[in-house]
Amino acid sequence: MKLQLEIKMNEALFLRNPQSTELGKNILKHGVQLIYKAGFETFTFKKLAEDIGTTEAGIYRYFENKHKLLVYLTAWYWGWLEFQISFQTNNIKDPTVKLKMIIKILATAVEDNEQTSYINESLLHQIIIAEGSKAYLTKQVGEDNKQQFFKPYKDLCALIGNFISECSPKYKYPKSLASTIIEMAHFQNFFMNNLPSLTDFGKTKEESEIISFLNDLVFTSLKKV
Amino acid sequence: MKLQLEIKMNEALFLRNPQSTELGKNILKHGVQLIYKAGFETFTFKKLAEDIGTTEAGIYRYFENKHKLLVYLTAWYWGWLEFQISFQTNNIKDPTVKLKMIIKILATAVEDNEQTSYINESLLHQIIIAEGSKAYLTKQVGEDNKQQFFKPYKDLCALIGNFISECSPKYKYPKSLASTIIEMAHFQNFFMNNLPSLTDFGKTKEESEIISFLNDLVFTSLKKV
DNA sequence: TTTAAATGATAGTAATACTATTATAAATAA
DNA sequence: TTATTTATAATAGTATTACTATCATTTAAA
Repeated sequence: MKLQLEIKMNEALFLRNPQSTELGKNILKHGVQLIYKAGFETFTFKKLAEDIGTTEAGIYRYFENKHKLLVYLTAWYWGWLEFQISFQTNNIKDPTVKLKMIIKILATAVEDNEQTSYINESLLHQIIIAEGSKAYLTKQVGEDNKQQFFKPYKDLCALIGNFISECSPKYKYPKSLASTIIEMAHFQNFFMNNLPSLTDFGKTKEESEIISFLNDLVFTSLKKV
Repeated sequence: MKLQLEIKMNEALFLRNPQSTELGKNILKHGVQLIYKAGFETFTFKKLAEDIGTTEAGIYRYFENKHKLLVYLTAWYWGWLEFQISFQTNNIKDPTVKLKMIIKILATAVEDNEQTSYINESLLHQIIIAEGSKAYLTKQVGEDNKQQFFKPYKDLCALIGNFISECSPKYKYPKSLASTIIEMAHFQNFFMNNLPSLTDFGKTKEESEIISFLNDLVFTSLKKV
């Protein structure tokens, strides 16, 4: 069985639904590849068009500009990740075990799953690490937030916050701790690979160490309450 | 006494030392104001030139491009912050008290100090919160790092990491915890003001709560060891 | 089979991100 | 003091980016 996972996206993120046509899917697919390869700053719709074998104007029919495409991809990623989490932690009852599992999922490079979709989740994961915060670190963050562009991210954060509260009902900062572990799962990874002296994992470059660090951070915070 | 604090900057960050001339100082001063106001993405050297009353070419004599200017400003900020920290924690012996003080300095909006320099530290602090990570979240991070552009950041991180180790010699992740509190001092502030549901401080929007959160995070992590 | 929807091809514009040149003013050294 | 370096101003010009518009053609749905 080949199940095509289609994540329902906020309609204000695109002009024409890229998941509904061939060209649209190509924009997502090659968009991920090119942003990964070139970096978001040097990525342009012109280059993407050349990659796909279409024209610049063709891309503009789907996305207003490259910022919207980035926001789209990040929203897709967080939606996909929440699905992964709910799927993989489905039968786990103990909130502590659940939280540990979530930390592991957050900090682990995903293996791509060619069947699942036209989006290479493994590359997208790398994009989120390196470019993800640029989706909200802008002057338009307020506007974008009003339009609910960051809902998937906020939903995931709320979900994790709830598990934290389940583990430790008296802990005072569940949401901030949730956003901290999400961000740090990515930042520590980026630092480990690019500015290793900012971490304690510079030599081994092992994801498992990031997981240990985050587990320590979270569970000492929760145990003492 | 009006002491002019001149932070020694990495020479590869500029073409001509902006601290050495009037125009240079104006570039820094108005640069901070304009990046703060317009955001880094919409900031251009042309607009900056208009603001100052000089020409675009004039700015290019000092900085190769706007990315270098951003990296310059972030480096300046971290250098300045390390000075602030060493100054303000000078006579404190107890590493726990020292660490608490550092967290407070990291998370507190600075009051501008008109005398100290042509750079408005208060605005710069806001810029670092909203744009700071863009200095290293690029494809050139490896190159830039080789040229030591991030040394002030890494030095500060090492300093804080050392205090962490002093507090708790057996704690396993001093550097990662240091980079975590530095980043979170800023990100939680950004979230609090722009995506409040990602934090527990959305209602009050009080810096003091971020400080409490970070203190809790750090000192529960350290105490149990 | 008609009609609509999606794409391709082409053109064009304003702004961005630079580089180059030449003139002039201000500071400094001989 | 003049000579000379150094900094700045004024102007021009280019390649690329970030779009918008138009019209013909192919593909798919009614």
